[in-house]
Amino acid sequence: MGNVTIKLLAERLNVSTATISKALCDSHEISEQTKQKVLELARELNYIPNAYASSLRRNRSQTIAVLIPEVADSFFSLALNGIEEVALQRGYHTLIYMTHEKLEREKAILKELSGGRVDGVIMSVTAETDSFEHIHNFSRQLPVVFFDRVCPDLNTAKITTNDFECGYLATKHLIEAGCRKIVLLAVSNSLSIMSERSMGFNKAIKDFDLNENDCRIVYCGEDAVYNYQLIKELMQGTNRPDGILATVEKLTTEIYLACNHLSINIPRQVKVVCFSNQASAVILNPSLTTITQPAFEMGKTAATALLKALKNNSLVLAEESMVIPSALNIRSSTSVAVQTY
Amino acid sequence: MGNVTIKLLAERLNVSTATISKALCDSHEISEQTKQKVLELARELNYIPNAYASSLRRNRSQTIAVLIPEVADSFFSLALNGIEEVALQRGYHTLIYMTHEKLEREKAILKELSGGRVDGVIMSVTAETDSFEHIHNFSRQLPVVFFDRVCPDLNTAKITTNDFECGYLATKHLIEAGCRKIVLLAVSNSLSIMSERSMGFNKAIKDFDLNENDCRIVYCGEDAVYNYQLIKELMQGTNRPDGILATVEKLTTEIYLACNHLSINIPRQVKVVCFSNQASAVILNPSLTTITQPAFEMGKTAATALLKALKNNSLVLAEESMVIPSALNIRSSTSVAVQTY
DNA sequence: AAAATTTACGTAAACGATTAAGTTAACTGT
DNA sequence: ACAGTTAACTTAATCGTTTACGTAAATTTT
Repeated sequence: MGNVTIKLLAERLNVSTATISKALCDSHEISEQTKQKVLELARELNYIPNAYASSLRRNRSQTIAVLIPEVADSFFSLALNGIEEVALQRGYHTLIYMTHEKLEREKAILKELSGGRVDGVIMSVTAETDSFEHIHNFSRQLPVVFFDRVCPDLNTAKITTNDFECGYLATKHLIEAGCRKIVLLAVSNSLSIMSERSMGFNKAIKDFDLNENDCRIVYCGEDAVYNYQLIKELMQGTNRPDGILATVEKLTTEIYLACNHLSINIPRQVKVVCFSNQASAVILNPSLTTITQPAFEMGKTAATALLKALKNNSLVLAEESMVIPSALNIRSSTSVAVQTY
Repeated sequence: MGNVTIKLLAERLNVSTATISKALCDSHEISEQTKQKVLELARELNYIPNAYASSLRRNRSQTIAVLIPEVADSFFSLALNGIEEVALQRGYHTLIYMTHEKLEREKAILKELSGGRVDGVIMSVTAETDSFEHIHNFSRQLPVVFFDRVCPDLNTAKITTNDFECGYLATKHLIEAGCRKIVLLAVSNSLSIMSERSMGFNKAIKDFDLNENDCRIVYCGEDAVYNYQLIKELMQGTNRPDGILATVEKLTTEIYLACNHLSINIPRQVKVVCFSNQASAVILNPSLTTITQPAFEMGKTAATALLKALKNNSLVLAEESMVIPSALNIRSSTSVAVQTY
């Protein structure tokens, strides 16, 4: 559609395309006069640089990719928000890919991206990701920053939260609230965050001398109905827990529904803590005690680290790793005295 | 870093780059033998096409952009999910931009995108968008599909839900539950969805002969604290409403908190309906009556419409417009008999 | 068997921007 | 005044693919 290019500007002003190009990026080789003229004409004709021509030539796409398991989760939504904010502000574009917890998707996406479509990647691995060769290979070509769910044996920036401590703290909180039979609900045994949280959980169980047979880890799945059944069975079993520590936000609904259906009172009969960033935690009945992760901050930090590396043309940026602490928000779902709100 | 390109493949096989290129896209001009050889070598050397070279040459980026106000909202999250699903499946990439309800951002992003970075755009306008010239101009260059918040006077595909009816239905439901003083909480007076919902609201008020002075529209803002105060004042005012219809999900928290703080019982003293896709609606206290929009479906439909247009090189695709109905989920926040769950 | 067509390639010019290297002309210092 | 420098450009190659067009051999047609 006869787009206005650098060539057209050059013809109109009787200069070379080189001059236009340099004028547009404010090169010192160009006089102020010509710069003015170029800028003016560019504005007049509404010149917009062709991103692909530029990317091809400079081998820089000004684009980053974000790989997350899903977006229908407050944590990832907020993190994406943080990432996009920093990226846009620095003139970068953000490609979004959802792996839906499928390792195959992760592999396929990374492979395609290594063609040069992006300058770098920010990712949180899938729950299935138990081998890391594909990520290793990829990271030799392009900078990768991990957030939350990291790839352990890779020497790059990892933006995480204090999962171990939170696992410990949440468990300790449950114990101090009187729980003796605590179940940790997990979703994967390969995820870094899961093992961290579990280790914190286990340590608390030991430190406080709880019966290790009463305190176990139960693995949930991706399907809400399945999880609902699982939790119901758990709560109907012979050794019913009096404390639940859920490691993913989406289990909240299933826990509340299951307990409600079985007429098990939270927090009287079972106390609940959830790793969750849901705004609605505060208006649940009872309001939910949560570990809230600094999702937005983590996203911003990850993006900042990546863009810094891009600026410096460096691949490895392990020193940019950061642990941003989460917060334990104590609410009614773990209160000792019975109350509704 | 010495990437493997078509040129390299050509040298290795002693053919021209044209042959490689054609072989890779399975052209009939190339013999099966050579195709095999090319494919094999490509796999062996892990050839990945350079997206930008291809985009530049073909003037096609295989990329779409999604402009949404925010992602920390169940509706937009789910819609994005649907869009990305369709896009990925068809080999398209998805750029995400959040406007944060700022018209200026919307303008700036669209301007940059018109440089050719994407083949088309799927968007939901900001709450500030009250003039549409920038969108008009843009849509002359690239295909645009709207979802949810549409640009009224533009002849293109619009994927919406039955906002008018839902406004009517929700209001009717409140009236039938006994409400006589209903307030609609809005966030903008320019948004298509808001006017649709308000019109439905107003029609129901008229149809059922409610006092129009007792039933009004109150405009909320972007700030949660401000909204909380606003709702508290509303509930403390002389003419306290006995029914609230909230048009955006995020107001739920403020409504519940305000009522809780003022010890106003939902649903006994005030009944609440919310346009919301939050999964937690069902576990709130009381569980929340919602209008849930078919967010994921809308996203998928919007993406499908756009990709269809891209295939046909068409700009206008008004005939792809679609209205996918929302559902009214009646729960305890509007029940006549008092109950907690 | 000559002409026409098809098959299977190769040549080279794009796409639009960037940039190393070259070219003037003007200016600087001694 | 003359070598050396600087300012302000231009030329042309380049990024990696795609594709219109050219071509030679093989095949088919008549």
